[in-house]
Amino acid sequence: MQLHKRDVVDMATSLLDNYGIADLSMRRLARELNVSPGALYWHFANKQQLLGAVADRILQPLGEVDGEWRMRVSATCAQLRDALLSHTDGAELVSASFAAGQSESMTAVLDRLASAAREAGVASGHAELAARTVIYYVLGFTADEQSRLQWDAAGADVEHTVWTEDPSARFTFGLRLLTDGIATHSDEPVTSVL
Amino acid sequence: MQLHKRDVVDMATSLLDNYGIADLSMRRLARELNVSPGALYWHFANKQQLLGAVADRILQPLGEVDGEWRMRVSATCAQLRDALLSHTDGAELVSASFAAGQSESMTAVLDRLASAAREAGVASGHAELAARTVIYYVLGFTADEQSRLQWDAAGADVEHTVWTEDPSARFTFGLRLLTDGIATHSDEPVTSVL
DNA sequence: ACCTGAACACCGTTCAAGT
DNA sequence: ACCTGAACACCGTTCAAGT
Repeated sequence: MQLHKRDVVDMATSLLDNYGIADLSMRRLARELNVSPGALYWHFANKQQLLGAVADRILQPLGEVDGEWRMRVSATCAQLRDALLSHTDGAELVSASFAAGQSESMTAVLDRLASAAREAGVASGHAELAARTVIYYVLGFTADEQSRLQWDAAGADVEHTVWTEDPSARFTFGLRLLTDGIATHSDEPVTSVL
Repeated sequence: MQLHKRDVVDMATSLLDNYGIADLSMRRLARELNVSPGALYWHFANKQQLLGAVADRILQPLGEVDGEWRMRVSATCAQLRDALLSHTDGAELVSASFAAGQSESMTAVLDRLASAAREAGVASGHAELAARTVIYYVLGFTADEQSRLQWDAAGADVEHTVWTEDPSARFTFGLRLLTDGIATHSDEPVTSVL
């Protein structure tokens, strides 16, 4: 039977979940699909592009949200973090794909956050930067959280400092730092910062 | 003559500057030093540790700064960005080493920023998170800036949108978002946000 | 103590040739 | 159109054996 892009991305995601990003190689993937390595290059130009497709698969659960801009930012970021934590090394993989500009879903997230920033009153020339700053935070925080989580699950007795307790609360706190900064930079007079 | 850690890090840095992180391999490094690949493993436990040493070399120009907390934050971040931009793929390499916890210099930067956050009035349980948020921003922004810069230098006519013009001003703007957020989260009453 | 040589177990990518 | 087979040019890491 023919090999379809879908099957490739499915298998890649399953390899990721079961063995992690280090074992997600083109050769291993081909072996698991019972095709030769070269076959993958008929469907994808290179590994980066394939990983971008996996990133978009991981981010499929994300959806539009509405409401006041602060709500939209925190809901979008919570969705993003949840999706990343649902797959082994999810944060690392999506970070790489975002940096390489290979994930359409991340572009969509960027647009949502930028529009929220504009609604908050940030000048449109600066709205994308504000959005990127939020994304850097979510990716950085979650990659960190996930590496500790996975180390822990792997049996290493990682130090349980203030860092490992209630990650969701810490995530929210860090995010508020950013949204408060955005509110302050509004061109409109600040109505209710606290 | 004997191989010293210093020589290895020197050569690794020169390979990085001349050919980029993709060509900085243990084997290539050994070849350039006229030793066998195995020799490197007498001096470094693995590649990650070696890259951590290169990261610390890149960050050597950073120094303590003093003054009001906002000043300390912006000076530290400016130093960091300058150091990263001084080496090919500097931001990518230092990001990876920071994530892997292999750079002592980044730990020092983290401490400096956390102490500034505490001085700003952030509760000490949250100061390190505030500091990490700032670092995620600097690393993310600079990695982005550098990849565009290097693409540009490589001859690709990258679109000159609002993104490529006056990166330093944009960097400062994003950083102010964060410092304003930190100021807002002070336990002390906000005295002068604007 | 420090290093070599050689091996082990892999990589990503290309491309003529097949069906 | 889609895939195989085989090659090209590499990787990181280990470790007995040498000096």
